[in-house]
Amino acid sequence: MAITPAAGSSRSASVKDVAATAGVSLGTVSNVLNRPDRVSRTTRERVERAMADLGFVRNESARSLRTGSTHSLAYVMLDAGNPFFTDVARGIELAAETAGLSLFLCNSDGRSAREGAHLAHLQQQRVQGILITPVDPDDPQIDQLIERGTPVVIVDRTRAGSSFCSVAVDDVLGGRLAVEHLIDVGHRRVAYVGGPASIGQVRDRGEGARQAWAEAGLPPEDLVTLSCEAPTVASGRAAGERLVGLPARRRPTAAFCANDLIALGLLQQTISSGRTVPGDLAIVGYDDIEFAAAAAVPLTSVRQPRHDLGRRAAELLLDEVGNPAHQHEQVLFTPELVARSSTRGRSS
Amino acid sequence: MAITPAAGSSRSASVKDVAATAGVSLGTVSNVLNRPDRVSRTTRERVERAMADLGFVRNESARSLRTGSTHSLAYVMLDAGNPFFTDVARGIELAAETAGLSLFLCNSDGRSAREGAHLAHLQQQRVQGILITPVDPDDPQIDQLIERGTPVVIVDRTRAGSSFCSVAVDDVLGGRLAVEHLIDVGHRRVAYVGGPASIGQVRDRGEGARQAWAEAGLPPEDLVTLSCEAPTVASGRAAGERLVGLPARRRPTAAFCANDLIALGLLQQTISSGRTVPGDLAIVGYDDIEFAAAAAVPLTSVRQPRHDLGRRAAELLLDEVGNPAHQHEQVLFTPELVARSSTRGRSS
DNA sequence: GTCCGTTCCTAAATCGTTTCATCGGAGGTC
DNA sequence: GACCTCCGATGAAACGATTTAGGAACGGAC
Repeated sequence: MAITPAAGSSRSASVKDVAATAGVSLGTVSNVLNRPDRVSRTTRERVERAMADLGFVRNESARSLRTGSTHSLAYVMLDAGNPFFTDVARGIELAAETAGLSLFLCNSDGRSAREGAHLAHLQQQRVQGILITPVDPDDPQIDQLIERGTPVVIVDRTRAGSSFCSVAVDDVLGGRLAVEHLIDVGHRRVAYVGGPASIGQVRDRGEGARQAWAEAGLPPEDLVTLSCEAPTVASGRAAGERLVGLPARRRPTAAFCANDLIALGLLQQTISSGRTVPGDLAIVGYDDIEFAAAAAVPLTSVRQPRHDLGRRAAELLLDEVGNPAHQHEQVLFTPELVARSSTRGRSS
Repeated sequence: MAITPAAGSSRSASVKDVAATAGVSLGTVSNVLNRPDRVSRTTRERVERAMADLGFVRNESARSLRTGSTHSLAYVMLDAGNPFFTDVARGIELAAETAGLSLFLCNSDGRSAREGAHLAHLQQQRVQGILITPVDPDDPQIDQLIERGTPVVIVDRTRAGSSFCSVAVDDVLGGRLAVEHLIDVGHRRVAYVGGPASIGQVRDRGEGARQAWAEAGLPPEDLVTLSCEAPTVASGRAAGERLVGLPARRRPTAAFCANDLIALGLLQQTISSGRTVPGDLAIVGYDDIEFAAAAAVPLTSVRQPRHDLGRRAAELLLDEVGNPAHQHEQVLFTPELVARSSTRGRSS
């Protein structure tokens, strides 16, 4: 039996300790760990016994220092509080799990500084690759990561230069779908409630909205843009208050929101101030998160294939990590409008 | 200037390369990194210049191998798709950021196997400490972590033995509050819609419900328990269908759901099947996530201080990591009922 | 009895960083 | 001018795993 105490010792057991306990050399222990077929059954069992007795846990730092490769990926999320991104993350997780890598989730919370800190740390950790929904896809730190050898895949954004892969959904088209739908059901004065213009998705969806508006031959001044501080439920409520403040003549009869969180906030404020949806205000959201269908008035929304978005992104990253002949690819998914009561009528 | 190419070289620059480029010794580079005040200004600048030119990135594996300590914590979440846990995570993040540690989020998704894999990997990574909302707090793997020297704090659960810290909310009390409220507003036949009984929170909330019911002197058979496969929106919808299937005489007039996701699903199914809330069915949720207030009918819910829960848990972990005189502590927060339209009447 | 081929194991070098004992030189003191 | 002190910089020795070249033991064939 083992001589060393089984657990609770001040320093955790190393291969050396295991070797000593099992009465074999270091290399043999390593072989048991990495190439068990090269070790005879009796020796292997003796070593495994020693590992169990000592509570041996491989030191990943040493391992990856020597082999030069960690076994992990990371996804830097723009907003972990937004179900859209957790769904994307789930798709990524699935692919990572299948490939036997572990995935670390980091949350930048929309703040460049946090994002930068995460990226720096991940780079120091030498993760195999990074998936990121960036605050700003043009951030030079992203290029720097790639130059220094960490593969990066941009999720839910694209960029002109193609020094990396990206997976996104056509946000301009999504914006068009939303506004075309509102025009279809008869609205002629519409608000686009976006988050801060610093967010690319917000700009693109707004651009799509403008295109649809212009193509319908409607006067530009009747598509008003309200921008929020952040794409959150609270901002949506605040936007609702601003909307009410407008003189009735100029008040929009419908709102297209840059995401479902804003839309839910706007919906909540509208209803609690005694107005009706879609009677007084029709609302279209974006993302079609699970809660959109469960809202006070089920929300019309632009659906993105969020799970596939994540899965595809992870697959591209894994290819880039493992396949020397990897070609960068810019995948663009197509969004889809899901019409519900918030734009259609009273029935759910 | 630097002789070595600035970037894109096959192998990233090490301290040795920096030392050679700057014309100093290894130790000096390390001093610049770790104790800059011990290095003269001119030398320091020369070294910093070399680091910039070479695109030097510290290798965290080597660093933590040598120092024996990483600079990271991890939170293993039960369900990243549930806003309750992402809010808890946000509280943890805040505390970790303040302490200058980085936080890895892992998602067990309610599956023991995934949780185990994450824990094993984190242990190999030698993270400083682990916060976890476990699938099962009695899992021996958790004790094993502690025995082998990784501090663990249990979040949103407690356990009798106190070989670790925990931060939780009094779920039995929460269950009582919910059911007392339903009794108060006149309900005499109530359903408890729980997730799978394997989840401790589900059991405790049910226990509280039973206690309140018994204390009110109501017959036990009028508090029916419906258990779902998983605490999700989809399960809530399914539970709604089962509820409708009951004969009118035995059908509950109110439902207390083990969390808000179930409640939202139930609410959605109830309304879309043409019944009203709270007229045909009053609903109480649990967690008071942001979406509860924005639901079809604003949801009465039992609020947990989720942000504080996370923050406090992280503080306890940080104390355990840094303070040799650390005492394990079992923190219990008190939940609070937030009454809204789903149990009260028509006005919001 | 020698030679050869397996099979199984050993010993030593290595990854990149930190740390610690040491050392050279500049400047001050007697 | 000898001696001491400090400051700043040095170089070797770790940390714990993997890898590779090589060696001992053993059996079988000639």
